[in-house]
Amino acid sequence: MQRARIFRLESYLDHLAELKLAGRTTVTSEELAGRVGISSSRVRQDFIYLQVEGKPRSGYEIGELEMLLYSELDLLHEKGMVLIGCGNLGRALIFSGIWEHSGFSLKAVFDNQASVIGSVVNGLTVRHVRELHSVVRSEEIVAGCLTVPAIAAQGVVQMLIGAGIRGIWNFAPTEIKAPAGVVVENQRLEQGLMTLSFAMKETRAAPIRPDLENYVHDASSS
Amino acid sequence: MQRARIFRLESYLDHLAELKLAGRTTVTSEELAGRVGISSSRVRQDFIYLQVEGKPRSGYEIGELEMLLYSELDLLHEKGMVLIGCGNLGRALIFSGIWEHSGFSLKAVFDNQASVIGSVVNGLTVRHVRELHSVVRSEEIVAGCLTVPAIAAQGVVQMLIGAGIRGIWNFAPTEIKAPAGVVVENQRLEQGLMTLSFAMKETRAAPIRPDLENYVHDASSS
DNA sequence: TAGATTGTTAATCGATTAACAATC
DNA sequence: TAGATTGTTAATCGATTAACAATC
Repeated sequence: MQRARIFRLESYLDHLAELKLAGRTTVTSEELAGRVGISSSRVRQDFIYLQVEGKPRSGYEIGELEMLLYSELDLLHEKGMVLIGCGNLGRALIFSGIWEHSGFSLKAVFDNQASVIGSVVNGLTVRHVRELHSVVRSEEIVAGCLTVPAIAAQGVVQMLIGAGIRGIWNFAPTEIKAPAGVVVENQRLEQGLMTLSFAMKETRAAPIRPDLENYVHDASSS
Repeated sequence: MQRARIFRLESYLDHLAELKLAGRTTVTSEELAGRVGISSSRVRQDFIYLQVEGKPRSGYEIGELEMLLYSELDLLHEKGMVLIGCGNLGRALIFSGIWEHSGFSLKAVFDNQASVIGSVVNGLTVRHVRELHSVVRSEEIVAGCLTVPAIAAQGVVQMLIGAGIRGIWNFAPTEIKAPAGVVVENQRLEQGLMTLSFAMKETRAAPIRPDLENYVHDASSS
Protein backbone atom coordinates (compact mmCIF):
# COMPACT_ATOMS: atom_id res chain seq x y z
CA MET A 1 0.00 0.00 0.00
CA GLN A 2 1.75 3.10 -1.29
CA ARG A 3 -0.61 5.19 0.83
CA ALA A 4 0.82 3.62 3.98
CA ARG A 5 4.27 4.77 2.98
CA ILE A 6 3.11 8.36 2.47
CA PHE A 7 1.49 8.33 5.90
CA ARG A 8 4.77 7.15 7.39
CA LEU A 9 6.69 9.95 5.68
CA GLU A 10 4.19 12.49 7.01
CA SER A 11 4.46 10.98 10.44
CA TYR A 12 8.27 11.18 10.34
CA LEU A 13 7.98 14.89 9.52
CA ASP A 14 5.70 15.39 12.51
CA HIS A 15 8.09 13.76 14.94
CA LEU A 16 11.18 15.35 13.46
CA ALA A 17 9.64 18.78 14.00
CA GLU A 18 8.96 17.85 17.60
CA LEU A 19 12.50 16.59 18.14
CA LYS A 20 13.95 19.70 16.52
CA LEU A 21 11.86 21.84 18.84
CA ALA A 22 13.42 19.96 21.72
CA GLY A 23 16.83 21.01 20.46
CA ARG A 24 17.86 17.69 18.94
CA THR A 25 19.94 17.54 15.77
CA THR A 26 20.13 13.78 15.17
CA VAL A 27 17.84 10.82 15.68
CA THR A 28 18.31 7.05 15.45
CA SER A 29 16.04 4.77 13.45
CA GLU A 30 15.22 3.03 16.73
CA GLU A 31 13.92 6.18 18.42
CA LEU A 32 11.87 7.35 15.46
CA ALA A 33 10.46 3.84 15.01
CA GLY A 34 9.36 3.82 18.64
CA ARG A 35 7.53 7.10 18.23
CA VAL A 36 5.80 6.11 15.02
CA GLY A 37 5.05 2.59 16.19
CA ILE A 38 6.93 0.57 13.57
CA SER A 39 10.21 -1.34 13.43
CA SER A 40 13.56 0.37 13.08
CA SER A 41 14.32 -1.61 9.94
CA ARG A 42 11.19 -0.18 8.31
CA VAL A 43 12.49 3.29 9.09
CA ARG A 44 15.94 2.51 7.73
CA GLN A 45 14.48 1.09 4.54
CA ASP A 46 12.37 4.21 4.06
CA PHE A 47 15.46 6.35 4.55
CA ILE A 48 17.53 4.34 2.11
CA TYR A 49 14.82 5.03 -0.47
CA LEU A 50 15.19 8.75 0.30
CA GLN A 51 18.93 8.32 -0.25
CA VAL A 52 19.82 9.74 3.12
CA GLU A 53 22.78 8.22 4.94
CA GLY A 54 23.06 7.80 8.66
CA LYS A 55 26.05 7.23 10.85
CA PRO A 56 26.46 4.22 13.13
CA ARG A 57 26.23 5.43 16.78
CA SER A 58 24.74 8.85 16.11
CA GLY A 59 21.95 8.12 13.62
CA TYR A 60 20.49 10.51 11.06
CA GLU A 61 20.68 14.30 10.72
CA ILE A 62 17.24 15.73 11.48
CA GLY A 63 17.67 18.74 9.20
CA GLU A 64 18.79 16.59 6.29
CA LEU A 65 15.90 14.18 6.81
CA GLU A 66 13.38 17.02 6.87
CA MET A 67 14.75 18.44 3.63
CA LEU A 68 14.55 15.09 1.86
CA LEU A 69 11.06 14.37 3.18
CA TYR A 70 9.88 17.81 2.06
CA SER A 71 11.38 17.14 -1.31
CA GLU A 72 9.91 13.64 -1.63
CA LEU A 73 6.43 14.98 -0.80
CA ASP A 74 7.04 18.04 -2.99
CA LEU A 75 6.16 20.37 -0.13
CA LEU A 76 8.70 23.03 -1.03
CA HIS A 77 7.28 23.45 -4.51
CA GLU A 78 4.30 25.75 -3.88
CA LYS A 79 1.49 24.88 -6.23
CA GLY A 80 -1.35 27.35 -6.81
CA MET A 81 -4.72 26.25 -5.45
CA VAL A 82 -8.22 27.69 -5.50
CA LEU A 83 -11.01 26.93 -3.04
CA ILE A 84 -14.61 26.67 -4.13
CA GLY A 85 -17.39 26.89 -1.57
CA CYS A 86 -17.06 29.56 1.06
CA GLY A 87 -19.32 28.05 3.72
CA ASN A 88 -18.26 27.14 7.23
CA LEU A 89 -15.91 24.39 6.11
CA GLY A 90 -14.36 26.53 3.39
CA ARG A 91 -13.83 29.38 5.81
CA ALA A 92 -12.32 27.01 8.37
CA LEU A 93 -9.75 25.86 5.82
CA ILE A 94 -9.03 29.38 4.60
CA PHE A 95 -8.25 30.54 8.12
CA SER A 96 -6.39 27.39 9.15
CA GLY A 97 -2.65 27.01 9.36
CA ILE A 98 -2.55 23.91 7.16
CA TRP A 99 -1.25 25.77 4.12
CA GLU A 100 2.19 26.28 5.54
CA HIS A 101 4.65 23.69 4.22
CA SER A 102 1.74 21.93 2.52
CA GLY A 103 3.02 22.18 -1.03
CA PHE A 104 0.14 24.50 -1.92
CA SER A 105 -0.62 28.18 -1.77
CA LEU A 106 -4.24 29.32 -1.65
CA LYS A 107 -4.59 31.91 -4.39
CA ALA A 108 -8.33 32.56 -4.81
CA VAL A 109 -11.72 31.72 -3.33
CA PHE A 110 -15.04 31.23 -5.13
CA ASP A 111 -18.71 30.83 -4.32
CA ASN A 112 -22.01 31.33 -6.12
CA GLN A 113 -23.95 33.05 -3.32
CA ALA A 114 -24.41 36.77 -3.80
CA SER A 115 -24.36 37.20 -0.03
CA VAL A 116 -20.69 36.22 0.25
CA ILE A 117 -19.31 37.30 -3.12
CA GLY A 118 -17.13 40.36 -2.72
CA SER A 119 -16.51 39.77 0.97
CA VAL A 120 -12.92 39.35 2.11
CA VAL A 121 -11.93 36.17 3.93
CA ASN A 122 -8.47 36.17 5.47
CA GLY A 123 -7.27 38.58 2.83
CA LEU A 124 -8.89 36.81 -0.13
CA THR A 125 -11.85 38.35 -1.93
CA VAL A 126 -14.61 35.83 -2.64
CA ARG A 127 -15.32 35.76 -6.38
CA HIS A 128 -18.18 34.37 -8.41
CA VAL A 129 -17.54 30.87 -9.79
CA ARG A 130 -18.08 32.23 -13.28
CA GLU A 131 -14.63 33.79 -12.95
CA LEU A 132 -13.11 30.42 -12.05
CA HIS A 133 -11.90 29.54 -15.52
CA SER A 134 -10.09 32.76 -16.22
CA VAL A 135 -8.49 32.97 -12.78
CA VAL A 136 -7.20 29.40 -13.01
CA ARG A 137 -5.70 30.18 -16.40
CA SER A 138 -4.19 33.54 -15.57
CA GLU A 139 -2.81 32.66 -12.14
CA GLU A 140 -1.37 29.28 -13.07
CA ILE A 141 -3.57 27.39 -10.64
CA VAL A 142 -3.01 23.64 -10.68
CA ALA A 143 -5.32 22.38 -7.95
CA GLY A 144 -8.74 22.97 -6.44
CA CYS A 145 -10.18 22.48 -2.98
CA LEU A 146 -13.83 21.50 -3.11
CA THR A 147 -15.94 22.57 -0.13
CA VAL A 148 -19.30 22.76 -1.87
CA PRO A 149 -22.47 20.72 -1.18
CA ALA A 150 -22.45 17.19 -2.63
CA ILE A 151 -25.05 18.14 -5.23
CA ALA A 152 -22.80 20.83 -6.69
CA ALA A 153 -19.55 18.89 -6.55
CA GLN A 154 -19.43 17.19 -9.96
CA GLY A 155 -20.37 20.41 -11.76
CA VAL A 156 -17.50 22.28 -10.16
CA VAL A 157 -15.17 19.38 -10.93
CA GLN A 158 -16.08 19.76 -14.59
CA MET A 159 -15.26 23.47 -14.47
CA LEU A 160 -11.96 22.83 -12.74
CA ILE A 161 -10.91 20.19 -15.23
CA GLY A 162 -12.04 22.31 -18.13
CA ALA A 163 -9.77 25.03 -16.83
CA GLY A 164 -6.83 22.63 -16.76
CA ILE A 165 -6.49 21.75 -13.11
CA ARG A 166 -4.41 18.67 -12.19
CA GLY A 167 -5.47 17.87 -8.63
CA ILE A 168 -8.59 18.05 -6.48
CA TRP A 169 -8.91 17.98 -2.72
CA ASN A 170 -12.49 16.92 -2.25
CA PHE A 171 -14.48 17.55 0.93
CA ALA A 172 -17.89 17.01 -0.67
CA PRO A 173 -19.41 13.81 0.76
CA THR A 174 -19.78 12.15 -2.62
CA GLU A 175 -17.68 10.26 -5.12
CA ILE A 176 -16.55 12.55 -7.88
CA LYS A 177 -15.42 11.52 -11.32
CA ALA A 178 -12.28 12.83 -12.92
CA PRO A 179 -10.28 11.76 -15.96
CA ALA A 180 -7.06 9.82 -15.62
CA GLY A 181 -4.23 12.24 -15.01
CA VAL A 182 -6.21 14.32 -12.52
CA VAL A 183 -5.48 13.34 -8.94
CA VAL A 184 -8.40 13.25 -6.53
CA GLU A 185 -7.75 13.18 -2.79
CA ASN A 186 -10.97 12.59 -0.94
CA GLN A 187 -11.32 13.86 2.60
CA ARG A 188 -14.42 11.95 3.61
CA LEU A 189 -15.07 13.19 7.11
CA GLU A 190 -17.95 10.80 7.72
CA GLN A 191 -15.55 7.89 7.26
CA GLY A 192 -13.53 9.15 10.19
CA LEU A 193 -16.65 9.06 12.34
CA MET A 194 -17.52 5.54 11.21
CA THR A 195 -14.00 4.38 11.93
CA LEU A 196 -14.27 5.82 15.42
CA SER A 197 -17.59 4.07 15.87
CA PHE A 198 -16.07 0.73 14.91
CA ALA A 199 -13.00 1.22 17.07
CA MET A 200 -15.09 2.13 20.11
CA LYS A 201 -17.18 -0.99 19.65
CA GLU A 202 -14.02 -3.08 19.55
CA THR A 203 -12.65 -1.63 22.78
CA ARG A 204 -15.94 -1.27 24.60
CA ALA A 205 -15.01 -3.74 27.30
CA ALA A 206 -11.49 -2.48 27.94
CA PRO A 207 -10.90 -0.68 31.22
CA ILE A 208 -9.69 2.92 31.28
CA ARG A 209 -6.64 3.76 33.35
CA PRO A 210 -6.51 7.54 33.36
CA ASP A 211 -3.16 7.72 35.16
CA LEU A 212 -0.89 10.01 33.24
CA GLU A 213 1.81 7.33 33.07
CA ASN A 214 -0.41 5.28 30.85
CA TYR A 215 -0.77 8.02 28.32
CA VAL A 216 0.65 7.13 24.97
CA HIS A 217 1.14 8.94 21.74
CA ASP A 218 -1.64 7.82 19.49
CA ALA A 219 -0.45 7.66 15.93
CA SER A 220 -3.73 6.77 14.24
CA SER A 221 -4.66 9.19 11.56
CA SER A 222 -6.34 9.44 8.24
CA MET B 1 -3.87 -3.51 8.06
CA GLN B 2 -7.15 -3.55 9.92
CA ARG B 3 -7.70 0.06 8.88
CA ALA B 4 -7.77 -1.01 5.23
CA ARG B 5 -10.59 -3.42 5.99
CA ILE B 6 -12.66 -0.69 7.69
CA PHE B 7 -12.18 1.55 4.67
CA ARG B 8 -13.41 -1.27 2.43
CA LEU B 9 -16.50 -1.76 4.56
CA GLU B 10 -17.23 1.96 4.40
CA SER B 11 -16.71 1.92 0.68
CA TYR B 12 -19.11 -1.02 0.28
CA LEU B 13 -21.74 0.96 2.16
CA ASP B 14 -21.23 3.89 -0.19
CA HIS B 15 -21.70 1.82 -3.31
CA LEU B 16 -24.58 -0.20 -1.91
CA ALA B 17 -26.46 3.03 -1.22
CA GLU B 18 -25.84 4.09 -4.79
CA LEU B 19 -27.03 0.76 -6.19
CA LYS B 20 -30.10 0.84 -3.97
CA LEU B 21 -30.91 4.31 -5.25
CA ALA B 22 -30.77 2.89 -8.76
CA GLY B 23 -33.44 0.38 -7.77
CA ARG B 24 -31.20 -2.64 -7.43
CA THR B 25 -31.84 -5.29 -4.76
CA THR B 26 -28.89 -7.61 -5.29
CA VAL B 27 -25.25 -7.29 -6.29
CA THR B 28 -22.51 -9.76 -7.19
CA SER B 29 -19.07 -9.76 -5.62
CA GLU B 30 -17.69 -9.12 -9.09
CA GLU B 31 -19.66 -5.91 -9.63
CA LEU B 32 -18.93 -4.49 -6.18
CA ALA B 33 -15.26 -5.40 -6.56
CA GLY B 34 -15.14 -3.52 -9.85
CA ARG B 35 -16.60 -0.42 -8.25
CA VAL B 36 -14.31 -0.47 -5.24
CA GLY B 37 -11.26 -1.45 -7.25
CA ILE B 38 -10.38 -4.76 -5.59
CA SER B 39 -10.77 -8.44 -6.49
CA SER B 40 -14.05 -10.28 -6.16
CA SER B 41 -12.49 -12.84 -3.85
CA ARG B 42 -11.54 -10.06 -1.44
CA VAL B 43 -15.16 -8.98 -1.40
CA ARG B 44 -16.39 -12.52 -0.84
CA GLN B 45 -13.94 -13.05 2.00
CA ASP B 46 -15.08 -9.83 3.64
CA PHE B 47 -18.68 -10.99 3.33
CA ILE B 48 -17.95 -14.41 4.79
CA TYR B 49 -16.55 -12.61 7.82
CA LEU B 50 -19.82 -10.68 8.08
CA GLN B 51 -21.62 -14.02 7.94
CA VAL B 52 -23.76 -13.00 5.00
CA GLU B 53 -24.57 -15.67 2.43
CA GLY B 54 -24.93 -15.05 -1.26
CA LYS B 55 -26.58 -17.11 -3.93
CA PRO B 56 -24.77 -18.38 -7.03
CA ARG B 57 -26.12 -16.53 -10.09
CA SER B 58 -27.87 -13.70 -8.25
CA GLY B 59 -25.27 -12.60 -5.71
CA TYR B 60 -25.91 -10.87 -2.39
CA GLU B 61 -28.98 -9.05 -1.01
CA ILE B 62 -28.19 -5.36 -0.81
CA GLY B 63 -30.49 -4.73 2.13
CA GLU B 64 -29.02 -7.60 4.13
CA LEU B 65 -25.49 -6.46 3.35
CA GLU B 66 -26.24 -2.93 4.47
CA MET B 67 -27.70 -4.14 7.75
CA LEU B 68 -24.68 -6.31 8.50
CA LEU B 69 -22.23 -3.56 7.56
CA TYR B 70 -24.08 -1.08 9.78
CA SER B 71 -23.96 -3.61 12.56
CA GLU B 72 -20.26 -4.40 12.08
CA LEU B 73 -19.38 -0.69 12.19
CA ASP B 74 -21.85 -0.16 15.05
CA LEU B 75 -23.58 2.62 13.13
CA LEU B 76 -27.08 1.80 14.38
CA HIS B 77 -26.07 2.14 17.99
CA GLU B 78 -26.22 5.93 18.49
CA LYS B 79 -23.51 7.01 20.88
CA GLY B 80 -23.71 10.44 22.54
CA MET B 81 -21.05 12.90 21.44
CA VAL B 82 -20.09 16.43 22.42
CA LEU B 83 -18.19 18.93 20.29
CA ILE B 84 -15.68 21.34 21.77
CA GLY B 85 -14.60 24.39 19.81
CA CYS B 86 -17.28 26.30 18.03
CA GLY B 87 -15.15 28.03 15.41
CA ASN B 88 -15.57 27.70 11.67
CA LEU B 89 -14.63 24.03 11.61
CA GLY B 90 -16.84 23.19 14.56
CA ARG B 91 -19.78 24.99 12.99
CA ALA B 92 -19.16 23.25 9.68
CA LEU B 93 -19.39 19.88 11.40
CA ILE B 94 -22.44 20.85 13.46
CA PHE B 95 -24.35 21.87 10.34
CA SER B 96 -23.10 18.98 8.19
CA GLY B 97 -25.04 15.87 7.34
CA ILE B 98 -22.31 13.50 8.50
CA TRP B 99 -24.11 12.60 11.73
CA GLU B 100 -26.76 10.56 10.03
CA HIS B 101 -25.96 6.84 10.19
CA SER B 102 -22.61 7.71 11.72
CA GLY B 103 -23.05 5.82 14.97
CA PHE B 104 -23.05 9.10 16.88
CA SER B 105 -25.52 11.74 17.92
CA LEU B 106 -24.31 15.25 18.64
CA LYS B 107 -25.74 16.16 22.04
CA ALA B 108 -23.98 19.34 23.17
CA VAL B 109 -21.53 21.99 22.03
CA PHE B 110 -18.90 23.85 24.06
CA ASP B 111 -16.54 26.77 23.74
CA ASN B 112 -14.71 29.14 26.03
CA GLN B 113 -15.32 32.40 24.17
CA ALA B 114 -17.92 34.65 25.76
CA SER B 115 -18.85 35.90 22.31
CA VAL B 116 -20.31 32.55 21.23
CA ILE B 117 -21.47 31.07 24.52
CA GLY B 118 -25.24 31.12 24.70
CA SER B 119 -25.70 31.36 20.95
CA VAL B 120 -27.67 28.63 19.23
CA VAL B 121 -25.99 26.63 16.45
CA ASN B 122 -28.25 24.33 14.48
CA GLY B 123 -30.51 23.93 17.49
CA LEU B 124 -27.72 23.42 20.02
CA THR B 125 -26.90 26.07 22.59
CA VAL B 126 -23.17 26.71 22.95
CA ARG B 127 -22.15 26.18 26.58
CA HIS B 128 -19.06 27.10 28.53
CA VAL B 129 -16.46 24.34 28.76
CA ARG B 130 -16.71 24.48 32.52
CA GLU B 131 -20.04 22.68 32.14
CA LEU B 132 -18.40 19.91 30.11
CA HIS B 133 -17.89 17.48 32.96
CA SER B 134 -21.43 17.59 34.29
CA VAL B 135 -23.05 17.40 30.84
CA VAL B 136 -20.93 14.40 29.85
CA ARG B 137 -21.94 12.66 33.06
CA SER B 138 -25.62 13.50 33.02
CA GLU B 139 -26.27 12.94 29.33
CA GLU B 140 -24.30 9.70 29.02
CA ILE B 141 -21.85 11.12 26.52
CA VAL B 142 -19.19 8.63 25.41
CA ALA B 143 -17.24 10.56 22.79
CA GLY B 144 -15.91 14.03 22.05
CA CYS B 145 -15.18 15.89 18.83
CA LEU B 146 -12.21 18.21 19.20
CA THR B 147 -12.23 21.30 17.00
CA VAL B 148 -10.14 23.58 19.18
CA PRO B 149 -6.75 25.18 18.41
CA ALA B 150 -3.76 22.85 18.77
CA ILE B 151 -2.58 24.69 21.87
CA ALA B 152 -5.83 23.94 23.71
CA ALA B 153 -6.25 20.35 22.55
CA GLN B 154 -4.48 18.38 25.28
CA GLY B 155 -6.20 20.36 28.02
CA VAL B 156 -9.62 19.55 26.64
CA VAL B 157 -8.59 15.91 26.20
CA GLN B 158 -7.81 15.80 29.92
CA MET B 159 -11.26 17.17 30.74
CA LEU B 160 -12.96 14.70 28.43
CA ILE B 161 -11.10 11.74 29.88
CA GLY B 162 -11.70 12.96 33.40
CA ALA B 163 -15.40 13.01 32.62
CA GLY B 164 -15.27 9.40 31.43
CA ILE B 165 -15.30 9.70 27.68
CA ARG B 166 -14.21 6.64 25.61
CA GLY B 167 -13.48 8.06 22.17
CA ILE B 168 -12.07 11.25 20.66
CA TRP B 169 -12.40 12.54 17.11
CA ASN B 170 -9.49 14.93 16.90
CA PHE B 171 -9.28 17.75 14.34
CA ALA B 172 -6.60 19.69 16.20
CA PRO B 173 -3.38 19.59 14.16
CA THR B 174 -1.35 18.01 16.93
CA GLU B 175 -0.74 14.61 18.47
CA ILE B 176 -2.81 14.18 21.57
CA LYS B 177 -2.15 11.75 24.38
CA ALA B 178 -4.81 9.53 25.80
CA PRO B 179 -4.71 6.50 28.10
CA ALA B 180 -5.12 2.99 26.74
CA GLY B 181 -8.81 2.24 26.45
CA VAL B 182 -9.65 5.63 24.97
CA VAL B 183 -9.85 5.54 21.18
CA VAL B 184 -8.39 8.49 19.29
CA GLU B 185 -9.28 9.00 15.65
CA ASN B 186 -7.17 11.75 14.19
CA GLN B 187 -8.47 13.72 11.25
CA ARG B 188 -5.27 15.43 10.22
CA LEU B 189 -6.38 17.60 7.34
CA GLU B 190 -2.88 18.79 6.50
CA GLN B 191 -1.92 15.18 5.76
CA GLY B 192 -4.55 15.09 3.03
CA LEU B 193 -2.95 18.12 1.43
CA MET B 194 0.52 16.59 1.63
CA THR B 195 -0.75 13.39 0.10
CA LEU B 196 -2.24 15.37 -2.77
CA SER B 197 1.05 17.19 -3.20
CA PHE B 198 2.94 13.90 -3.46
CA ALA B 199 0.41 12.35 -5.83
CA MET B 200 0.49 15.36 -8.14
CA LYS B 201 4.27 15.22 -8.28
CA GLU B 202 4.08 11.54 -9.25
CA THR B 203 1.62 12.16 -12.10
CA ARG B 204 3.02 15.47 -13.25
CA ALA B 205 4.07 14.16 -16.63
CA ALA B 206 0.87 12.24 -17.39
CA PRO B 207 -1.36 13.68 -20.12
CA ILE B 208 -4.95 14.68 -19.34
CA ARG B 209 -7.70 13.33 -21.53
CA PRO B 210 -10.80 15.24 -20.47
CA ASP B 211 -13.20 13.19 -22.61
CA LEU B 212 -16.06 12.10 -20.42
CA GLU B 213 -15.54 8.47 -21.39
CA ASN B 214 -12.26 8.47 -19.58
CA TYR B 215 -13.82 9.54 -16.34
CA VAL B 216 -13.47 6.97 -13.66
CA HIS B 217 -14.73 6.65 -10.14
CA ASP B 218 -11.87 7.59 -7.94
CA ALA B 219 -11.94 5.55 -4.78
CA SER B 220 -9.05 7.18 -2.94
CA SER B 221 -10.06 8.46 0.43
CA SER B 222 -8.75 9.01 3.85
C1' DT C 1 39.11 0.14 21.24
C1' DA C 2 34.29 -1.25 22.25
C1' DG C 3 29.87 -1.11 21.18
C1' DA C 4 25.86 1.10 19.34
C1' DT C 5 23.72 1.72 15.07
C1' DT C 6 23.66 1.55 10.20
C1' DG C 7 22.86 -0.75 5.54
C1' DT C 8 21.12 -4.75 3.55
C1' DT C 9 19.69 -9.37 2.85
C1' DA C 10 16.88 -13.17 4.30
C1' DA C 11 12.77 -14.73 6.89
C1' DT C 12 8.27 -13.84 8.27
C1' DC C 13 3.91 -12.25 8.19
C1' DG C 14 -0.39 -10.82 6.47
C1' DA C 15 -3.19 -9.44 2.92
C1' DT C 16 -4.71 -10.11 -1.75
C1' DT C 17 -5.65 -12.77 -5.73
C1' DA C 18 -6.26 -17.09 -8.35
C1' DA C 19 -8.55 -21.15 -8.90
C1' DC C 20 -12.10 -24.39 -8.79
C1' DA C 21 -15.54 -27.60 -6.98
C1' DA C 22 -20.16 -26.82 -5.18
C1' DT C 23 -24.63 -24.92 -6.15
C1' DC C 24 -28.59 -22.17 -7.16
C1' DT D 1 -30.34 -28.23 -17.72
C1' DA D 2 -26.45 -24.89 -18.35
C1' DG D 3 -23.74 -21.66 -16.65
C1' DA D 4 -22.87 -17.81 -13.67
C1' DT D 5 -21.48 -17.06 -9.14
C1' DT D 6 -20.62 -18.48 -4.60
C1' DG D 7 -17.59 -20.42 -0.72
C1' DT D 8 -13.10 -21.73 0.29
C1' DT D 9 -8.48 -23.30 -0.17
C1' DA D 10 -4.01 -22.71 -2.23
C1' DA D 11 -0.75 -19.57 -4.53
C1' DT D 12 1.03 -15.12 -4.92
C1' DC D 13 2.36 -10.85 -3.73
C1' DG D 14 4.03 -7.13 -1.06
C1' DA D 15 5.12 -5.20 3.12
C1' DT D 16 7.24 -5.70 7.58
C1' DT D 17 10.48 -7.52 10.70
C1' DA D 18 14.65 -10.11 12.04
C1' DA D 19 19.31 -10.65 11.75
C1' DC D 20 23.97 -9.54 11.27
C1' DA D 21 28.26 -8.04 9.10
C1' DA D 22 30.12 -3.45 8.30
C1' DT D 23 31.43 0.82 10.43
C1' DC D 24 31.70 5.16 12.77
